[in-house]
Amino acid sequence: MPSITIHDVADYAGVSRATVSRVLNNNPAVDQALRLRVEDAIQALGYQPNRTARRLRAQSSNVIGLIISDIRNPYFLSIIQGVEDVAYAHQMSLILCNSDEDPTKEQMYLRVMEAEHVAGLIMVPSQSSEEQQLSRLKKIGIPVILLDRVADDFEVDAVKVDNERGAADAVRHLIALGYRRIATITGPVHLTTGRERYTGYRSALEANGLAYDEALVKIGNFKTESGYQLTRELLAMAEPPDAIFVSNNMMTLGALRALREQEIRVPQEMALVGFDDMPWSGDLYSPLTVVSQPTYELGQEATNLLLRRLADPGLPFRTVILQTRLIVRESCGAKLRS
Amino acid sequence: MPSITIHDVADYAGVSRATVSRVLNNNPAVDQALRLRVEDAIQALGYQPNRTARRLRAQSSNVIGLIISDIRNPYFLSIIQGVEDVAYAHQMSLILCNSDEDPTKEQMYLRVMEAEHVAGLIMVPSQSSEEQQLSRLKKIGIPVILLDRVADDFEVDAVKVDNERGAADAVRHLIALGYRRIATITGPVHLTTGRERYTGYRSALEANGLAYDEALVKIGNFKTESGYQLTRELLAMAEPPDAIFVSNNMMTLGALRALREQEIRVPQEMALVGFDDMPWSGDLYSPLTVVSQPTYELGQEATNLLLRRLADPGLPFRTVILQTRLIVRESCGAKLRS
DNA sequence: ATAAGTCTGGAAAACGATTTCTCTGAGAGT
DNA sequence: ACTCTCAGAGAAATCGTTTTCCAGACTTAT
Repeated sequence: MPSITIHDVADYAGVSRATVSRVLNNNPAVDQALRLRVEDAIQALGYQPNRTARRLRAQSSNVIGLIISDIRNPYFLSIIQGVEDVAYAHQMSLILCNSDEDPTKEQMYLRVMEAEHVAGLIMVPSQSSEEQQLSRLKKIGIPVILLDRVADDFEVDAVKVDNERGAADAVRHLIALGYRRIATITGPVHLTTGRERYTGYRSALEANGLAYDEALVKIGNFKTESGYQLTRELLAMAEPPDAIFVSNNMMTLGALRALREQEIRVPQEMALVGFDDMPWSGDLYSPLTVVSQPTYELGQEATNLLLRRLADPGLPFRTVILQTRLIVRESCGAKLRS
Repeated sequence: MPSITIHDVADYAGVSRATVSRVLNNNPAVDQALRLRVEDAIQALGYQPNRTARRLRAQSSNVIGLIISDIRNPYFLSIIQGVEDVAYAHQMSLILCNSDEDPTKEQMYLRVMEAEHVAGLIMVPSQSSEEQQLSRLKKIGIPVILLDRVADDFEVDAVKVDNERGAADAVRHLIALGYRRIATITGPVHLTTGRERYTGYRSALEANGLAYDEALVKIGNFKTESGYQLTRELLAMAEPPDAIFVSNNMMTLGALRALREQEIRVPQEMALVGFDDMPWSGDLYSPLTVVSQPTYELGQEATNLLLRRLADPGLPFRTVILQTRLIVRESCGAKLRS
């Protein structure tokens, strides 16, 4: 119960606490014989330095904060794992928070991170207008890395994916397959992900001489239910689309569900391309053609960026943009038409 | 950069640090006027008590450690959310670790938790023989709650699901539908989940007068690949089964993939019942009939158990057993046969 | 042989909060 | 009016480390 402190080790080895500390921190100015004696004592007592005390003294911790916007979304799983793996390799722990897309909760967690004196923070912001909070954190000296949803011009480190190009790839693919009436279900415009994927959709249409039709654009909230509803709306149109590009994984599931419910064959009667791959995307009712994000790498990259900044706070800010990859399965109809 | 301390607040309000501390902790022995002055100062400076210092002084923290065995498995998502929600409601933070089913990593994280002086620990053990580590943690006075994989007799608090009954429900359902040659793909015997689901399978067979056939039992490792391989083995048998009960979600995905690959129609040519529901289980190639675990509640319950123990360390140990629910979709063939 | 310089390791001051102890002053009781 | 009591607030110790400063001891050069 009363855990062993540096004091106990010092007593056991018959030296001062300072010496034990020096041994722990590999300070060369300690005699070999003493060092061994101290190390024996540490072994014998099973001593483990108290991280809290260390942190207090050092005014810095080896804890990374990670704020996710929706932990129920499997998209974040490999991201978390990417972060965790890199953090683990650098002996850092992870505090995980789930803002649940709720700005209040997010704000509260930001304060927790501050009080917790985490070394740095990786976050998927729930809303774009959090700049004041971020600048507040920056003022305290906690480095922040933004993930996934990132305005390019804001002066922080950030990691994201080339959303516009990814979306354009998907839509271009549909066009190449011969679809002409391509709808999109996209995300909220106040999130860069929603905006950029929409832009990609639109630019691909225009680059290929297809008319842009406002009626074919539905704005969802990245949740399954919204994908389901909006797909039904599209199906109810007088002149429904022949293909849908859905800009995230959960809404794609919703779309698929709506289509199946109405017994619309995918891709024969409606082609579908989604955003975000999942390990089971190929096992779905209709194996999904998707724009795949390198999620694990996103997590890794974010953590690397953070470690880099911790090592050298003076570096210029950087936004790392990773590329997506179009994975062609069956929901787009490529196999049918080729 | 130099964050505001209790000292600054004291200076600003013209009182001693002790008084500020008293205000913070709602100590009644402080004059109303002074209290207001201090609160103003706190507001004005935007002061936030340093949790590290608090933790050091109080020798206890408001951090809960959560060690998961495989973060890539969506099964843990709602568990994490359940834990997070309850923790959040009690102003506690979460340190998340992923042991990756690796005992070495797990051991290392246990040490981190110890050094981190977390208030308590919720863990999904990667192996059953960790008793020495657990008792070590218990010796230090960190309460541990075991989750999911739990030996009933071990004297810790634990939360699990009634695996045997869940498995038996599934198999009984298959039997009722008329299947007679029912195989199972189960988990490692050294995990209670694997063992108990196997027992449930076997007892359901025997209770219904069906012969138990060793050849129809395959032992996997709870990963997709293993479900895939073992299903292929079952299919390659001279006399293949007519139904398979797979004892976790990932292996069920593997099974489904193997079946689809060989163009075996589910459930017409092979019925399938899995363990663990996922939000998209109904959207798969064949909508899965599954034994659903109340994952969110598991997380909640584990956290409640932990909070309960933190509040009163003297309580007797308790194992909470939640019930599963059979969700009937199409992969078992119920709709065809009814 | 002595002075200067190098090592070693101990004592003590931080880090920021809490808590016990102590002291001051005001109010009450005689 | 004097003492006793008690409330309220400050001083100081404490939590477990790290780190600076300093004092001895030993080495080396003159």
